[in-house]
Amino acid sequence: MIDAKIIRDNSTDLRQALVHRGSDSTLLDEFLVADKKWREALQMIDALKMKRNQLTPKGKPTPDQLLSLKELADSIKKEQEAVSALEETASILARQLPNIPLSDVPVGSSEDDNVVIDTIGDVPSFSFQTQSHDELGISRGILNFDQASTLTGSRFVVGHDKGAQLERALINFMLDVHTTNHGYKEVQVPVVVNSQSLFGTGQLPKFGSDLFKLEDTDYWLSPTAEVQLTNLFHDHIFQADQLPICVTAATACFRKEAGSYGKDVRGIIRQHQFNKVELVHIVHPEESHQELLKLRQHAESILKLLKLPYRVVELCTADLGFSSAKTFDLEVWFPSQNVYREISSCSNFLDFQSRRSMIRYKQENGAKVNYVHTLNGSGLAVGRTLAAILENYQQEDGSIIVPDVLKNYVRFDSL
RNA sequence: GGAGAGUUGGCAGAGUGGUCGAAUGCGGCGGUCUUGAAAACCGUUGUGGGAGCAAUCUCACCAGGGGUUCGAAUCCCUUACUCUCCGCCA
Repeated sequence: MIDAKIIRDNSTDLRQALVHRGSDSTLLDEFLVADKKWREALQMIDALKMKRNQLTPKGKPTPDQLLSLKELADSIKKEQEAVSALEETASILARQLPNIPLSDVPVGSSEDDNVVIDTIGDVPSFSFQTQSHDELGISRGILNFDQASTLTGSRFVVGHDKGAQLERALINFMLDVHTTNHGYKEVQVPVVVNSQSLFGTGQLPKFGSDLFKLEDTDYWLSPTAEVQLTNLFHDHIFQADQLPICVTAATACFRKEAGSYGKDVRGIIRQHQFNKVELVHIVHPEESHQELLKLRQHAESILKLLKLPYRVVELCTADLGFSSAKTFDLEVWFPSQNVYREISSCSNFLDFQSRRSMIRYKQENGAKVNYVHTLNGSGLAVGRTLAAILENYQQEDGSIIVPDVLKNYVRFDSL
């Protein structure tokens, strides 16, 4: 959520930002009108309330006073309805405005305008015909899509034997690296969250159709632990010296993937349920630019340790997520498709989420309270990591070598 | 699932429908004292919205939402959460 004052004072810049994002700027214009009306009505009703407060006696009012107070109460009641309606209108509009991209974010009109920042690791060359991860997974007996579709439906998978163990090993490995090398605090969180939490990180109100909702409740299956880890601090005021906070969690994530029919139907790249290790930073506003680079390095280190070739892409304005002001995607190499595919997304949200979720800090000297900045990134998407390992470490005989760093975690060298 | 009790500021904890944004304690901040610190003492200390260049003025907020009333932290309804007892259960 953008501060209403900032919207009012910087409407020109904002309109430009919306254009760069490819979003509709009529939303902004509607907000400005509604906001103006609301403030005018607010001043009127505040004056009425002041009058009432002044007229209200300390004890029992006289019949005369009672009469004028009753009149006043009537007009306040009537006016209040109008004010509340206007406020609601303005705030519905404000909540739908996306974050403003930072000024150094490349301007673009589609994902084709994203900028490759860095390419790391050598793409493996194979002397044989490579298989896709799902072909490998099925032939090795470690991925079973038929069972999953019987159990549940499409876009689910059952992992078996060494595949299941490797997935578990990956989770442990990632969490160990982040807690031991990068100083994260590990937390166990529910995968079911309420509407307020989803609003806090920006999934609601606009993107409810991408989420699974539990019937007859206000509960949803969380699409990413970003929601849980950030809203852990909902309505909290930190002391400045408690920042930064770095937390991580491995959770199952759930997404409807509505509108992606026909996309990535094979394999485990796009599932309704997948495991992900998430990283969240809660930081002082002045630190967030630095922190984004740190966060990205933390995510990158997993790919480096696994010796998977990848590249870093900075998203252009058009491809930026709703809540984000700046995002780096990490894309891992998939030999069978001959492309890099997203495996992590690291974003700086500035105070966009902290305003929605009321996460603040108390400044050092003064008693001033201010919004923190929040950042998050995948460190990494576990299913996609498993898929990337299958493809990049495949051998001519269809077996797969276990990456060195995982050998301490599993009791086998190949699968 | 059934019965009951709660939810008040950073925390703990008072609060007969009007003078309550709210006692008191702790914590925080400033000061006195001290070579320095501790202790003691004195003072100060919530958040959000709106108007204004500003000083400042003003409105709202006692879990969320609704209601009664001229007036609600206080009464009523409702939702969420917490606790106790019973039942069930990994």
